[in-house]
Amino acid sequence: MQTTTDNGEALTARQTEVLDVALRLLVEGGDSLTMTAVARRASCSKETLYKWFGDRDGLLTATVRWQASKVRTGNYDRQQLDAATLRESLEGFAVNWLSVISSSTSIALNRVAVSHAGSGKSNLGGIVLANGRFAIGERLKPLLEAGRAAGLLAFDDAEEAFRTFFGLVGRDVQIRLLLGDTLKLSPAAIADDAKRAVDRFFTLFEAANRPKIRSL
Amino acid sequence: MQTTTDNGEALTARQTEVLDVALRLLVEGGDSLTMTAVARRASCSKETLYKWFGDRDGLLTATVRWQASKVRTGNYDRQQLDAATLRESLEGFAVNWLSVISSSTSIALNRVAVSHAGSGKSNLGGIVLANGRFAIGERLKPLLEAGRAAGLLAFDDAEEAFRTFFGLVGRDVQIRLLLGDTLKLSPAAIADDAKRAVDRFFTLFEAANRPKIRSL
DNA sequence: CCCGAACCGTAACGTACGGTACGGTATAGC
DNA sequence: GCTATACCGTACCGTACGTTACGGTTCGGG
Repeated sequence: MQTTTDNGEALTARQTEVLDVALRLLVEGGDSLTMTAVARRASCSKETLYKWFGDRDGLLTATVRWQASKVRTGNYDRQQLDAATLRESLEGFAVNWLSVISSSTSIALNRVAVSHAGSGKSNLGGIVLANGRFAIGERLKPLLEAGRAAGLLAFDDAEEAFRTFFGLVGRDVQIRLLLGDTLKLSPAAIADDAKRAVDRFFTLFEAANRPKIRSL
Repeated sequence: MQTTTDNGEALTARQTEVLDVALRLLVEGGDSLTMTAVARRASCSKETLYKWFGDRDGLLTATVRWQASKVRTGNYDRQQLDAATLRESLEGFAVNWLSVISSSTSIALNRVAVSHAGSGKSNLGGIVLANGRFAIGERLKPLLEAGRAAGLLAFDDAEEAFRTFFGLVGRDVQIRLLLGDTLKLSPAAIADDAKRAVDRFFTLFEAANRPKIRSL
């Protein structure tokens, strides 16, 4: 079996098995991912690890890409869009995003990526950004623009509107979790937060609420 | 000379000198802060470092606290509050917060704190949270409540309102910077962003805009 | 059946760094 | 002047971990 990612790499089933072990170690505690630990837990030799991934950074990079390839979801391209489906889609995005950033996997991955971004070596931060913040932006902006085309939303710059949506949804959640705050987000709480965020987004960007010319 | 912090520790001038060196090393690159490097750059012996700070974690903790003690600012307690001064104060908070989180010092500190939060050891994440996210919350909430008391703002929960403000101001800035995105925030851009964030906050929470009872 | 490729397990190497020890120097108190 | 304290500089120790090397096993192709 071959699992192909969008990076031109082809991963065998055995290799993805190893990467899942690496992922699990990452979640268990940032620095518990040692080459020896991965080899032992995956029942493979270190020689094989180095053959497949080059060095520790290569393994880390492959692990991050592997996780990214797992959470990638299809783009939304709706044919007809009314207020209800737009709202529903936005809430879907918000729920999904909150679920992702509050998952232990995402937290662990972001932590290691943040650490590496400080050390300059490799580019884990860039990979995480590309598959997180920027990926969701590229998927959401077409929806926002469709909403504008349908006369439901009003904004000048889709990027700007998206960043505001991002802030309304995420608020302080990600930084608190990354810094170790024990913040429990139940599915119900996530649903509530998502709904409230979308409400506020509509308050700010609903076409009817577009700020009128102030004079008169 | 003695610089006292609110932690009961008293730091001599020489000690703060050492901590500034540690801070500089932290900014230069996450893992370049080794005990040997600090000792050499600060022209002090490692023995002294261990005597003063116990171990590496102690030095790191002292460094984080030291930086925190430098950025701490007074609380706002206004006597009379009108719409203009409220807006001005909120913009001040926003500008200050954006300036802090986009500073290289804050980025470096948050990176090391995030790393340590993953490893369980020490409590750098908690310290950074207490002096960042939570400190600003405690300073801002009285202002929001004063705004509500003055009939300028409408919200049920000050914490909730603050978290929304936090999201509107910070958006994706902090996570992007932590992950290594080269995001330049000029003072002018910060001022613009702050103003826009406060505008949106007022759109959401201005007393006149409070959602009326839907029935009728 | 034989060969080579791929892989496992383990041992070994090199190094970087946290932590300790120690000799040398200055300064303060007596 | 004398001793104690605090400190600098450097050498040293132990360890953890990345990386390499190697012997043994399995398996597919000729």
